[in-house]
Amino acid sequence: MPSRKKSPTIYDVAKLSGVSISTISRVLNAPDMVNSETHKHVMNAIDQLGFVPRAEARARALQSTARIGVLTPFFTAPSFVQRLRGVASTLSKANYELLIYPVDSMDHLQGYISSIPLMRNVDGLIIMSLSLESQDAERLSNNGMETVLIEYSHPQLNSILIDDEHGGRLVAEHLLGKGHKTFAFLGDIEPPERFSIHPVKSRLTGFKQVLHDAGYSLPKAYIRSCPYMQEESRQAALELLSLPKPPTAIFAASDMQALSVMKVARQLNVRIPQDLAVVGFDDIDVADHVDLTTIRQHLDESGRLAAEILLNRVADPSRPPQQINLPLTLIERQTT
Amino acid sequence: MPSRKKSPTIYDVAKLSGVSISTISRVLNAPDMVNSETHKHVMNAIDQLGFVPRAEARARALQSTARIGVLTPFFTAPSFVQRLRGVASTLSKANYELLIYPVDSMDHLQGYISSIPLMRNVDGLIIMSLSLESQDAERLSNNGMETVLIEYSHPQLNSILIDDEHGGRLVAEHLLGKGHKTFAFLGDIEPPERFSIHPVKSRLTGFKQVLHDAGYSLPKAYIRSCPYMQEESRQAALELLSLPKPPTAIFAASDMQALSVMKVARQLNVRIPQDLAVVGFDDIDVADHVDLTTIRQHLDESGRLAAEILLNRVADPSRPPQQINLPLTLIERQTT
DNA sequence: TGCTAAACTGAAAGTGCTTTCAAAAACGAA
DNA sequence: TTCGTTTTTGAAAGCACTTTCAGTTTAGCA
Repeated sequence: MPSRKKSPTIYDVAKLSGVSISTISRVLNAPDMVNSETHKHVMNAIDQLGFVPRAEARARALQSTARIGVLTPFFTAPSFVQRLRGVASTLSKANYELLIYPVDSMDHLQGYISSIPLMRNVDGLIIMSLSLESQDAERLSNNGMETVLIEYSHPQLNSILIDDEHGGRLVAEHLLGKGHKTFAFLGDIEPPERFSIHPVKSRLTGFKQVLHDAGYSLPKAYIRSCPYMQEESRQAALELLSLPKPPTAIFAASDMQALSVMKVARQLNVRIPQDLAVVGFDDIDVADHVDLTTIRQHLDESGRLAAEILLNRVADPSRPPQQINLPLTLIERQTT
Repeated sequence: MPSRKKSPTIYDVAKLSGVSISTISRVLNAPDMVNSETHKHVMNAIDQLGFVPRAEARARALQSTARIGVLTPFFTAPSFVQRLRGVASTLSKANYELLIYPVDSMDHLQGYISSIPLMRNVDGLIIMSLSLESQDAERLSNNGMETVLIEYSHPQLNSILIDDEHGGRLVAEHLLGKGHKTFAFLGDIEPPERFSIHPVKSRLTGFKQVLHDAGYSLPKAYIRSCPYMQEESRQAALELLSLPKPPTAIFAASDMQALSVMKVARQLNVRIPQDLAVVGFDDIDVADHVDLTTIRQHLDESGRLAAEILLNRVADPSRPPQQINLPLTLIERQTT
């Protein structure tokens, strides 16, 4: 029968070992301030009772939680997960806990933003690919909540950015180099871009610009805007490939969407790369598996970096906010 | 200039509104116990100060945290992430926070297991695909820490299982139906299976059994054990396809490994499915994208279910532990 | 042996909230 | 108006730790 006895507190240990609670606390938090005999005694009592300090209580007394929160949209998408992976590894090394706040809607985000900083249930916040109202950003900053933004920036907060336009340019140059003449673009550039910013427009801008400079155009019909979801991406890809004069190269604004393009191509018996070149963006794990040419944005690294910056700031809040720009590289594989 | 003033406490609100802290607390937690005039007053003060109760303090007084922890290995692998997605969606609906504990090693796991239940920093625990020492499981149970195990079971804890042998059988039957005669298996069946259990052996057992019953054998050389990592999987796939008499069908114990097989096949100009059939296991998101035939194990659903069971148990700890078995289905796509 | 400095320990205050208990206020009916 | 209810409210006791401060031991040395 599980003896649902409530777990022992520092008082129980104190009583058992015949010293005061402060000594117990010291044994745990500053072992060299206590006599080694006493130390041994106390440790015995601790072991005997199976005592472990209660986290919430400790956090309250300590005024710190050793916990970092991450706000992320589409907890579902591989690119976010890979970032998260970077964050997780750094945090776990530093013995911080990782709290995930999945954001499904603008309201959701608002709710989190307004309560988290004040609840003080985390020491710092990483906000991934979410656009932030200026006043919210200021609130975070004013409340002294250390924050790192990824793929978005605000003068008062740390941020990690990538040069999406440059990414678009890289793709165009690569495709041009391969001798392509008809291009298409597929990505989520719907006006509001909703709460989640996937800075797709900039990728398109860079792409278009280089194409334009080289004397090629990218007519409206060859730019398909569609949400990230699989269904929509496929539909868009299908329409692109059914054009009277189909493109010979498609730049998809994310690797997952590139996969959708590839799937449709397969169904249509369009050979890749012979009949159609496909380039993605992100370089998620599977990109390598399926030999997709793509723009590498060091997702893991960006997460790691974000966590490191945050931890530094938590340790020393006086540092000025940093704005970091991560380089982008084109990884050529078999789809171009 | 950010006025780094510490955020207001319940005492500040009390002072401003001229009532006692208990009244403030009541306004927040039991509004109908307080006069509507007072209520209005207090709310004004709260708004004016921008007061929000501090989470840790609340948790301490309330003896509950509204927070669920998830222990997961390979935070990296898509299959785990998809489970997590299910967990996250349920939790977020129920207003629970999600704490992730990435497990990289046996020590890591031990550390978590021994401190979490006693720290009481979560109300419940979901343990994914990790093997648990019997004494640890009992400790969790004895300490009254509500726990749901996924892909592992213990009589005193809730668990969600899948019938891996059956999955293996499904694959064999499917392949047999397609007329294949030479089979191979690729998966991580190294003896200790390390701390993370990916119950690959059972999949192999079921697979072998059906093959055997049908009069086919699966010689040692056609069973390649390799860790989950991409490099190793590719190497193994390469060796399999370089056998004097290469298999015409490969069953990979996970979708990601199946992708590795497909990649190698591509490099070797082995056509899929004409020259080689590939079947995976998991049905992760990308499986659909790359048209991989695989065994669907409802990853999202398993996560959702785990979270639901956990929440129920947290609400009513007297319920007996549940053991749930999730069905498996073969999803036929283009690789067979 | 006596003195001082160093090492150790305990009492108590602080952390920010919930909740119980009892007192005060308000209300109604007689 | 007065007494008995019912509704509101405040004081204070948790909750389980950390940490400061002051007091007590101990050790070292003359």
